[in-house]
Amino acid sequence: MSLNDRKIQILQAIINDYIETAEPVGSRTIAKKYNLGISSATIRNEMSDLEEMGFIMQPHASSGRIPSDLGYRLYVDHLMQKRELSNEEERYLQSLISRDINQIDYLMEETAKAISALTNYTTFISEPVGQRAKIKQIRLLPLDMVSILLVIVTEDNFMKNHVIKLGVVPEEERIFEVGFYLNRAFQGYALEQIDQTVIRRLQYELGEYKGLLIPIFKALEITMEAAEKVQVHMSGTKNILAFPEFSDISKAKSLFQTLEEKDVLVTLLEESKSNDLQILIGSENTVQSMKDCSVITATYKLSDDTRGTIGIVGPTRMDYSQVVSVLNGMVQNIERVLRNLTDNNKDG
Amino acid sequence: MSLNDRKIQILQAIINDYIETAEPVGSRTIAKKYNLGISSATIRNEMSDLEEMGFIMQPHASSGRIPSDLGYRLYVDHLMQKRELSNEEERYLQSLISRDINQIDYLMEETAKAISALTNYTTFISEPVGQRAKIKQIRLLPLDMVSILLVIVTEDNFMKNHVIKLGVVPEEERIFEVGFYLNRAFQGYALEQIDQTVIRRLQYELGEYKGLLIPIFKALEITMEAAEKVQVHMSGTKNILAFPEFSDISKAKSLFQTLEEKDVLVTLLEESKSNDLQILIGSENTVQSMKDCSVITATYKLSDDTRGTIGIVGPTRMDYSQVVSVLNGMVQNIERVLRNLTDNNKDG
DNA sequence: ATTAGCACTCGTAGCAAGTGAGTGCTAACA
DNA sequence: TGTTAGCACTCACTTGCTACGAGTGCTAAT
Repeated sequence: MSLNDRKIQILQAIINDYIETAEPVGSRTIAKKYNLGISSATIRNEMSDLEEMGFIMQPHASSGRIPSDLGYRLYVDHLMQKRELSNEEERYLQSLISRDINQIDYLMEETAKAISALTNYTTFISEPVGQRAKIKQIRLLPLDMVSILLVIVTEDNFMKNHVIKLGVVPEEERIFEVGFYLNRAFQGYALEQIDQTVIRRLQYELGEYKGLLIPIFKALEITMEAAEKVQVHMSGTKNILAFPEFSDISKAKSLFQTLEEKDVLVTLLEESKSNDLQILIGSENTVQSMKDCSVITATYKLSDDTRGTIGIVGPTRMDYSQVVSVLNGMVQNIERVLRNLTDNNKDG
Repeated sequence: MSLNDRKIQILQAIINDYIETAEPVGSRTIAKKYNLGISSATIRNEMSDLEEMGFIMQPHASSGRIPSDLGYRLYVDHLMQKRELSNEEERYLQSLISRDINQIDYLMEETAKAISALTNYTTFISEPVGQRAKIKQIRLLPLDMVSILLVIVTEDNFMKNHVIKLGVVPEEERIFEVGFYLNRAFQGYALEQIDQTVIRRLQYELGEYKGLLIPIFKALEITMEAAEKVQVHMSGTKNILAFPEFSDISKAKSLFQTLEEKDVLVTLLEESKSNDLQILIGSENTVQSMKDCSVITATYKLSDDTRGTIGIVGPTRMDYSQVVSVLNGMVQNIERVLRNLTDNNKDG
């Protein structure tokens, strides 16, 4: 029993129809709707074979067939054809590009919204995270009567400000001077590289201001941690409720629960970071509540090791072809916008 | 026909029972469960009166009664007794206080999570926003070979950094010098207060660096806009699905839709900012998809005009008493943590 | 004023019959 | 030998019916 052309045509018909209608597909439907030039009886025989091979299955004894995870896998790997973006979709993407986006988190938010609006699936996206952060600038500024401002910038332009409260604030000139020393000492180093020798030298050079080192190291820690923390944005969770496969509230609820746990999403996105495009179908997912879903992820790159990932969750009966084309378009889009953005303006 | 003591007892019984069970309450249930010393027939007569007065209603002809929005209103305004927080709840709040929280958004996130975990209702919370922002500090720092860093801090310590790309970066000393001029010129002013005279003087003083003024004004605009933008955090949306009143998926969906639109939430929170505690029951809500819900909001204050709001959405059959006590506890908590936080460290 | 009793209402659970979409099998056909 | 028509069978789903029970409103007795 081999997977001949006709079987593949039939499988394709079943998958297309099922993606569209969410109803089990019978032999007669295929005979009528898809002109394969064979009768429903023949289709029945072929379907019986396809079922034996594991590509389709029956939800109950006398019903039509639905694709199995294996069937979708075959479809995704070999049958699915690349779809071009429709005019409407193209316009949507364009409108996003042309708008004046000047902040990463805003870009992420808008991208997630656009994708979930286009596809009707739940979308989540992680901000680009690069290699282990090195210090590019560390500066002190006067702030007010009781505190000074510490600005820390990493090599990849992630930055964070910290207010350091002091009993007595030195005069402006002294603040800048101390800041200058600090910058000389820290510039170019990762936090781990700063050893006792450096610290001792600093303590000496700072003199009466060496007490500053404690809050400064704390601020550095916080900054570096934040620089390496993956931020996730999500949109379109409500769409889940529109799919008949989640009309069972308890199923919907457990998926919602999972989506509310950012850790799970971060892990999911991080794991797929090495692939440009990854499709996990039903049981291929490791998270229990997603065993009935498919997850498609696409990775965008800012540089070779600065990457982020977009993910989409939907029922296994998902319009894979559409999602893949939208994701591809969006990756290009996001890479372009990000390249502009990081060249001009980046803050965290 | 007056609202005598007995009627009130019966109404209270109906509301308590309905909040607990979500089932219409019959006269016999009340007679058995709540020892009011009267028979079910008497209760029936009183219920008939209560219905006529509009405090309760029947979902269909021969069923028990459920409270109407008016009934809940009476309950909330006059009958509900303040509940003390349970030990468990107290512990939850304490655990939040004691943890080392150093960022506003993290505090918001955690607070929302805690409240939704304690109450099982969906929680959203807005970050504290103060009066129209004045500039406290505006400074320039060297960043790298092609850009300098502009740091803007408002009076209430909201801050934002901007990268300004230049063809040729001046030497460090000149950057600080120009920054000094800028700071002198802008300090203490709101963006609107800066008029042509000031700008002309600046152009003169900056000399060859007057081209900087364009990106600086753009950065100022972005910063001030962001300073005044209300950030909303949300948690526990999934809980909605657990309530029988949302077992109708389409209802749940429309509520989800609303909750995904931040604008609506912001408006809602902003509108209730002037009240310490506000309860909107069912039809009292202006948003259509919330006409079946109750929304309770509590406002926390950092200073007289720096405020934020916590909101809770649930079915009208909500445990008002619990929610109010949790919110009260949380407002105190959040005010304490925020006071510490803004004294020591604040960034945006 | 209160209550016991009773007829009445109405949503819901359970059951039986009918319907239709779909299958598998067999025998005839090209 | 592959294809197809025909047929019996399966099974979810709908419809209509009945029985049940929780609950009400009304009336008459206390």
